[in-house]
Amino acid sequence: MKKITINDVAKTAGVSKGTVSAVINSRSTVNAKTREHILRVMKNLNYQPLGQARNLRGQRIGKSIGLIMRELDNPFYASVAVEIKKYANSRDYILFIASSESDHQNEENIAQLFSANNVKGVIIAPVINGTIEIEHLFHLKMLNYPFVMLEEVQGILANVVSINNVKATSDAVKYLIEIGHTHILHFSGPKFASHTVERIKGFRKAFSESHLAFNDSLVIDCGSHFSDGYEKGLAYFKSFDKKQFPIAVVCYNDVVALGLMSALHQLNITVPGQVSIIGYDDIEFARHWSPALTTVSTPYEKLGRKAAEILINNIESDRALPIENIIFDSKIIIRETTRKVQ
Amino acid sequence: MKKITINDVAKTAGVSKGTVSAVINSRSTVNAKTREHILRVMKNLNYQPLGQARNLRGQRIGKSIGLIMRELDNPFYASVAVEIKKYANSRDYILFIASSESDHQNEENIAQLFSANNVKGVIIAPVINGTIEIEHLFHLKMLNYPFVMLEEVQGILANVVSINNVKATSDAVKYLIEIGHTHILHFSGPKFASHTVERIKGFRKAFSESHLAFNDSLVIDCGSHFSDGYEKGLAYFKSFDKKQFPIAVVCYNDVVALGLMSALHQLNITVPGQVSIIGYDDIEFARHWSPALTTVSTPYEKLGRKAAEILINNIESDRALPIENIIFDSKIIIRETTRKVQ
DNA sequence: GATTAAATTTGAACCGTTTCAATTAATAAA
DNA sequence: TTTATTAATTGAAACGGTTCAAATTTAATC
Repeated sequence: MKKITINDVAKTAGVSKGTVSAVINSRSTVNAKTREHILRVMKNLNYQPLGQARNLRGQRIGKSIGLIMRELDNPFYASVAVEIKKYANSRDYILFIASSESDHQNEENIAQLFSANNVKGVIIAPVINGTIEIEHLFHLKMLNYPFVMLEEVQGILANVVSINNVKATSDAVKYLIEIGHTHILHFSGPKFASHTVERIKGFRKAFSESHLAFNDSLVIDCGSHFSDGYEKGLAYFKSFDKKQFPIAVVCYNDVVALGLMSALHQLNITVPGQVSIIGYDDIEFARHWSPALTTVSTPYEKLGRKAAEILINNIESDRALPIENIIFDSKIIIRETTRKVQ
Repeated sequence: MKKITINDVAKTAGVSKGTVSAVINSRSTVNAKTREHILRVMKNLNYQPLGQARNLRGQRIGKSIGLIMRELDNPFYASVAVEIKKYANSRDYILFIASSESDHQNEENIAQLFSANNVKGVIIAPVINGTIEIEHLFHLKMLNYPFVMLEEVQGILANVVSINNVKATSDAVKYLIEIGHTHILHFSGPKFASHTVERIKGFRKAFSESHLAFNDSLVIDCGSHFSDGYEKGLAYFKSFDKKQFPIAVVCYNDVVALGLMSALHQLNITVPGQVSIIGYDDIEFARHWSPALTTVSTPYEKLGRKAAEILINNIESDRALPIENIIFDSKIIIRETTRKVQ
């Protein structure tokens, strides 16, 4: 079925397309009777004006930027998204959000769709799996399409605004060592995210810089959701030898930590009595949970703001701006889920 | 500064625009040396191909739909969004999400931006304030632009997929009455949302259908965030006469309920000992909180799925489909924050 | 060097609208 | 009835790309 165009409407209605266009744009110069007639024809033909063509000539439509998240329900990036939106709005841009579902092909399709549809630039939380695919990023570069990444990607020089996962995780572990812990685990995040990789790296780093011996079994594959923390926690501690307490767990993020706590509660294991826990993100619930969660606070406001700022500056600049690579530090917020040992 | 077009690039590079186009589209027919040269010129001129124009001719680019939320951090709509996305993806559509910030003008701008930028249709959580503005919705109708609303709007006949807030809230109150409560409050939601209005209506309805007398002071303006529940809860119960317990509170949503519980905890008021609490949404945290929250479970999966289904069916239909108005029922999940009185 | 095949490049037509000067129709004034 | 105004409508020229048959170059073969 061929697409109905303004020409079909004009022909059917027996008028010129200029007049149809005037109706579409609610211009007052068209006679009431003519307008009604054309409107009726439009309805009958189920005519849908093609937005792209409408814009082509008179380009005075609002500005927008895009954000590609890996998943919609990641609390950290949700907070970042809110900040990006705020800043974008303050500069008169609308933010469109899409999710790649941690899939490379999706990320590419979305980026293309954005660039092909008048979205002026894009902020990407890149999917990173074994086979790093960055062709589409090179393609964006070729098109001089402005973009900023929220995590570094090996092999491409582009704007990056990120957080120092390695240092923060390492600091968390060192803090646990300081207060006397010797048995420390890491419940790690979803594969395909550099945050996961970097936090594991930071975890190991702390060991290598202290007297503790690292061991692969100290890193438990977990995920990023409450249910991940809950289930992996249940599985891990169900038949755990209580003699091994106290133990400490550095979690990938806060919801995992809360899920883990929920599992421990069910197993009658006390926090921080037997298990100390540290989260990551400092989500709102972290401080209200009981016991209140010790966690790593990430500067998501700064992160989102800066990413949006760099992007929009690039969009509005006539010439190419120098590439930026900005890393924000996080800091530990000590609350009630960690305690001094011995 | 005039926008650089493909013509400028072609002229500067001394080739035809067909060749430049071939480079932009990574076609292999162009000689390596020529490609390099054109690429260099593109970079120098900071040329950005205009997506809209690219699509106009060869329209084989992916399909997308839009979602306009009122706020990015509303947990209920966030869940709905995830479902919409899932369904959309299953039919090969990408979902773009934007937030109106409960502002009419934004809602209008975003809808326009979507329709003008090749997004095939839109799902709207409409902003509803005193001066209902629906001109832009009529405009969408005139353009035969497919859209579905997640809440009913007075004055316009359009596809609606929603939940039965009135009945659910009324049921919640009746349940409280059944288990012996006589002093029941409502912490109500953000203005400008029909959910708020409808839940208040349902709250009143339960009174009028029972022996209890309604009183305006039973409805406390609250909001939709944890901090709203916390602050309003603190303010309300700080100097509350303990003789008036037991009391029950029907909250606008779960996070408000959790915020309220947090405040009560701080005031040493017990739940459900002195105060019974009912939330709305059944977010993941509701069942894991302690005590676990009694709440109204909303069928957000069905809601999101159905809205997306209707939208995409409309998009892919040659003719106009009949307008649908679907209301899903919610049901109460009884957990630990409500108790029998006397 | 001539011929043929393969690789590149060109340029005009086209995509579906908007725009706006020019034309035509309708109405008012003389 | 003419003429001057005003209201409506027309239609051709953009808009910034893509397409693809035809023309031109380059390379390969004899």
